[in-house]
Amino acid sequence: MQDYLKGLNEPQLEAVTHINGPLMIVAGAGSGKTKVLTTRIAHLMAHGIDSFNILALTFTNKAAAEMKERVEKILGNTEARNLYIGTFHSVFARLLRAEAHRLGYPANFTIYDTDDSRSVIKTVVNELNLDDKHYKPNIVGSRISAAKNALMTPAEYALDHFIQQEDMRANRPAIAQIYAAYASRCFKNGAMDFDDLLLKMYEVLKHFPDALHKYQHKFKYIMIDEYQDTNPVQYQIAKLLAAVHENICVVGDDAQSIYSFRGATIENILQFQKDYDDVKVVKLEQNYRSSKNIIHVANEVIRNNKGQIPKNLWTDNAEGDKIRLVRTMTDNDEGRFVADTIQEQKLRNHYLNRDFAILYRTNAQSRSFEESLRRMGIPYRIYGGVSFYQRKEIKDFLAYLRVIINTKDEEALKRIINYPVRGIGKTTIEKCVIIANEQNIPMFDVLTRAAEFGFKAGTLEALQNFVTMIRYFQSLLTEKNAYDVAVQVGKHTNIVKELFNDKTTEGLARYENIQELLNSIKEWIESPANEDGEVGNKSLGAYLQQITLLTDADDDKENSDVVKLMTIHAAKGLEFGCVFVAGVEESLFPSGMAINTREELEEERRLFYVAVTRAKQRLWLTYANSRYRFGQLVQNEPSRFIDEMPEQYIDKSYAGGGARNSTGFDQRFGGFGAAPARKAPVSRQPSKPEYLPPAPPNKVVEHKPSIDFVASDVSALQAGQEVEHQKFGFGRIVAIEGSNHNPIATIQFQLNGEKKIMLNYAKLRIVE
DNA sequence: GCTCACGAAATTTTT
DNA sequence: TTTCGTGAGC
Repeated sequence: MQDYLKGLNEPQLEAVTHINGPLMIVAGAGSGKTKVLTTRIAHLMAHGIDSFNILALTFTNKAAAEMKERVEKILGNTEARNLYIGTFHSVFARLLRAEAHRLGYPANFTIYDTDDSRSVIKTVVNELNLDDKHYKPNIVGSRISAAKNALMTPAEYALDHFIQQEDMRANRPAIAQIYAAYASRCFKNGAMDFDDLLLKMYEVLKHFPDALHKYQHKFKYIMIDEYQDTNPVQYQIAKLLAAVHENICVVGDDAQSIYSFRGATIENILQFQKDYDDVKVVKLEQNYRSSKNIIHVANEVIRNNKGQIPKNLWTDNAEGDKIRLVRTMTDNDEGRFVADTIQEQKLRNHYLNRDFAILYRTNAQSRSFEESLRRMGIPYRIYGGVSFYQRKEIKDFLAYLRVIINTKDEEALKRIINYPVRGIGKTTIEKCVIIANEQNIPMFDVLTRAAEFGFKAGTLEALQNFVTMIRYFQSLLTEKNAYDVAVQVGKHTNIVKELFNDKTTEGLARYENIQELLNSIKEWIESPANEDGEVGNKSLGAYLQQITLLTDADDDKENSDVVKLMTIHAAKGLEFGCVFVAGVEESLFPSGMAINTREELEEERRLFYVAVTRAKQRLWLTYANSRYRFGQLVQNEPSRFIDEMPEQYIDKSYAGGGARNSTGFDQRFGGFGAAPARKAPVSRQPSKPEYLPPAPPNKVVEHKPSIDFVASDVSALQAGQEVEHQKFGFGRIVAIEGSNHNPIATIQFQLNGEKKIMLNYAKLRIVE
């Protein structure tokens, strides 16, 4: 047996060694799904399948990167770089660069993120003389998105009886019209939104048999991760691509389907067996992640859902602690409880910051945790706020690059035409837009031909100067790389200088962000492969396309020792030693927006299932009697999901109803009936995604070495190992750097923070 | 064309 | 409570 097959359990082995024909892997939470996927890819290659013929699709860049890395590790060579591993969006964006011309798009089409897309909708709504208060971009946008994900064209949308009735009932009859206008505007701008990356890929395959043939024979082996989250477009694409060879392997867990609001249909996984003859089904039911108590609770709660794929998740792990249910008076008390408990657990059970995650239903809940953690000096990072690339100054700067690459990109053009100020005012811009619409030409062409349209001399000059500048940047493209062009943009437009001279705090931050952006472009240029593995294409166009598909979860500083705060959605696929699920209250979790139908409620329950199964050893569920929402105090009942958990796995001693004790809990957290403790008005710091407490002073918290302290041989020391230092105490290796002769370990000590230790001199005892 | 002040809306989840 | 957009005024 090959080495890489060792250590797989029986169903895992079965899945990995199935080579030809359709395969469905039902992978319970924590059942080694990624291991199976990556090992299977390695196995395919070991059996002579060319890496160029394998396609693996995921939902997040992170999952894709991890997969690629692990395959590379198993194989021990660079063959893995030829694999097509990436998110649906990034892989299709890459293919569309080569194919979009068939549909009339430029190869350098722009990718609109949600903000861009909403902004186009707003423009279009106004141009149609509709009220954008009533036709809110978000509402309209999600209708359009749903239509696209269901493969519905504007014409079909307008003719669909059910849809039209829905829109009439909501008093928004013009959405069909807006959809049509939006689609043609995006096309005119040479731009695709996120949904288009899927939809246009589908159209290419559907309408161009030679393209379909090409990719069917290129991707002889297809794997799809998180199949329960695929939507109809993704489903159809997969079906088309797999039609010839039928070597399609899907992996998923119907119990973790949590993206129906984004068009995902759980039916795809439930029906997979009917789509192909002779589907092999493998169930991975052994959980390697969590304690017995956690698994039991998760199983019991999810049982309340109907129509699942039958499965029995079990574990050999220890029974573990009971799940702790905690009730507090207010959301602030909830924050304080969590921060206190983290501190206590760190001391008592030797956890590091990074072993903790605080999970919540909505991003807005992060505030109370931020405040308490900061007050306790516990470093944390919030995932899923505004991504770096969505910040205004970054988007403004990128807009230049976008226009240089694609002058038809009107969204970008409007951002920069008068930034920095160059005397092209609102009136002029409006006039340009109107002319562009009348003549049906791109707005940039109005600028280049400004002389024809009777602008005043001063305005005309300003417009022409702008065009000249853009043309100059474009002329650099042939000989300069993306970074050099970006630097020129920063210089020539005066953006960098202007921000540099702005000495306010925000100005300083903006300046730093631009510098960071430039650095990241440079880094990208120098990296061997792009995110999705496209080697060699370092053009500015390629850079822009992949940048739009990045989220802030992707630039993960995996090694930093911080508590992680994120929504449950963002936590899918991750695991932590200790998990707090916060705000387990009716109307918050399950969300008040999602309790109107059985389907919605079941999705909330699956979300709860996902939350619970993130925990390895310890799990807390917290809820507050009252919390601030819209600045108003509201009272919530405990979540119905709490009632669905069997008592025997729950420790309710902090939940109010049970025996109360003398731990001081009541005083600290308000207990029953106490007036909601309004905290003294703390000067509110701007919410930053990351907080690192000031470096601890050089004062060392004394550590008494263990009685059996013997220095270990540290020559094979690796990141992740736990060690004891005679003076600094217990800690975990973060990284080993330095040369072979003089290795330096970065160690995160529990009591003394992060230190760099020279291994040639220090005496360390390896604990694990 | 920019700044300030006021009022209204916001909170479900995201590639 | 905070953020965002609008409109008046400079």
